[in-house]
Amino acid sequence: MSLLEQQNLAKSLGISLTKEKPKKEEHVLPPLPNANKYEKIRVRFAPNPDFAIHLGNARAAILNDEYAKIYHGIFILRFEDTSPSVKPPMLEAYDAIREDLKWLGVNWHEEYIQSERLPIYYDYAEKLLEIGGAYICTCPPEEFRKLVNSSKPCPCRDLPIEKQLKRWEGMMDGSIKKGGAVMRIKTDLNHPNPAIREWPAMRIDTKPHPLQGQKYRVWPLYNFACGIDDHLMGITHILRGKEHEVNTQRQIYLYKYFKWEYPEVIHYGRLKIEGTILSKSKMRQGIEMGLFKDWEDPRLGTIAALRRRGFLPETIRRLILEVGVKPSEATISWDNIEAINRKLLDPITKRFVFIPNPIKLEIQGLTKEFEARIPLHPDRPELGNVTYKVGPSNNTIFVPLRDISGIKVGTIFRLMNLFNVELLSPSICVYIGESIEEIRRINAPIIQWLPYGIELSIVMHDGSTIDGIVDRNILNENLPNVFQFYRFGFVKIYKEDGKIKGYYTHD
RNA sequence: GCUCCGGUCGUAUAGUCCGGUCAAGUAUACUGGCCUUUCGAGCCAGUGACCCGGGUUCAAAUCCCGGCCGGAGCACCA
Repeated sequence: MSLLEQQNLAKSLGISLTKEKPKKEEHVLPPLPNANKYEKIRVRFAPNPDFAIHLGNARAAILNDEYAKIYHGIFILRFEDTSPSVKPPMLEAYDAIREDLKWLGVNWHEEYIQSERLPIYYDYAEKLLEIGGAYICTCPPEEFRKLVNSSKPCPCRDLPIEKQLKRWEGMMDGSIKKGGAVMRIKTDLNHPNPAIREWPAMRIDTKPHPLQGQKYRVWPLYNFACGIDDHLMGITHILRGKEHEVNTQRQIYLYKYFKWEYPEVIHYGRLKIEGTILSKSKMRQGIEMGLFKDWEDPRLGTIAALRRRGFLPETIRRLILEVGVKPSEATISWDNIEAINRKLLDPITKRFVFIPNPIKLEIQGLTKEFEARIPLHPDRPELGNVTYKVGPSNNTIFVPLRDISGIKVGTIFRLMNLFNVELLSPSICVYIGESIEEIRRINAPIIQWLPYGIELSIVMHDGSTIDGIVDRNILNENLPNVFQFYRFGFVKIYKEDGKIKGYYTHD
């Protein structure tokens, strides 16, 4: 049925086709709890600069950014780099993260680096020791665990405050060696969850820090630094992954001692992408083992890799908003990400012809010159065309090996935007006419071709490459940029050392 | 093992708090058709889900209980 026929049928049935369709679901975030309780909403994104951020991290950044924008609040970027030896920060990661955030359209109003704030944590640690909210524990970890698992206090817990402060001094001045002592927060020894009992807040770490060198030997642990900072920075709402649920409970003890009010917390479930690694440590490991080139490797789920492959920041934001803040786990499929990106890319990308694995094809039977006009965008004629001439004296073109090898000798096919030919041998065809209707009627293939072009190597998702030739007019475009290659897919093109290089986006 | 948290089409999500308008909406994927000198986009149609079992109720995706399944945490990591 033609469109007109469909419309007529619809009319006769009393159905209106032009009636506005249900509006596309704009994914809107649920309101923040008790938002009106606070004068100014303050949220934070607190990455560990031990690697580039990936989609899972970006989720936290975008969610917080969205809320900051909705409520005209303040977004704080806080680098949590207080573990010199277990999660050693990478110097390049600080700027890489800033760059990724900017690219994602995340604006931050304040920025802090925890490793620059150690005196603050020391100050609160001492206060806590003075009011008896914490103690310095010198028990071997094994023994301590045994005690705490059976809800018993360790011998250090009830030592007098003077003794605690003395030990603290020992941690600070070096008379207690690494591993010799740790500051613990006094909690409820009978708390049903042993993981919450008597959690550690400060430990000795002597490994040089990329920003601080060996200036400090006592470092706060996550819950202490994070808990103190969230209060000091006036955070009103914390959005964090489910893996932090017990940390939230742990930190509440801290807030009770200092008589602070704990921020509102929203825990969301983990984010996975089918078939893609989203773990910083695994990605790091893979790079060390030589499996991946760097953190921009197309096989990884880092923001840098997605950017290099041609995903748009808007795609990532839409995806994150679609997934929302549910506490259940979500496994995102590439289909969905690509569909969002394709929809955004389609109207704005120019089309070019690319011939993967080009093979020469001679055209016989030409008596005049033909000019092919290939539009830069089929739906936007105002963008113009590129033109190629084919005639008796220039009758050799390149076609994709894959397409031509699928065509049997003696069958008819069409050279896109040019004319129809019949294959005489794997490398020779003959002109037989111009009718596109004829091709449609017999459902013959239409393949792209090029009389000449420039070499281009495209890196695919699995790290492999496809070589071919591309329309040289692409050199007149601003690079890097994403294009759609006819019958091939979207590709992001870069200029590297005078040559162009491509990264496959998706089909 | 212990402590938490979850389970709606293949995937993601709406609905769950405040039971009825949900014989469950949307996107994507898939199938068919239309359009089109791209195997892209667009348009039309179709297939497809409330984990299971009890209970409460006139009425349950929504409330209660049990089971099953899944996830997270149980670091001197973040």
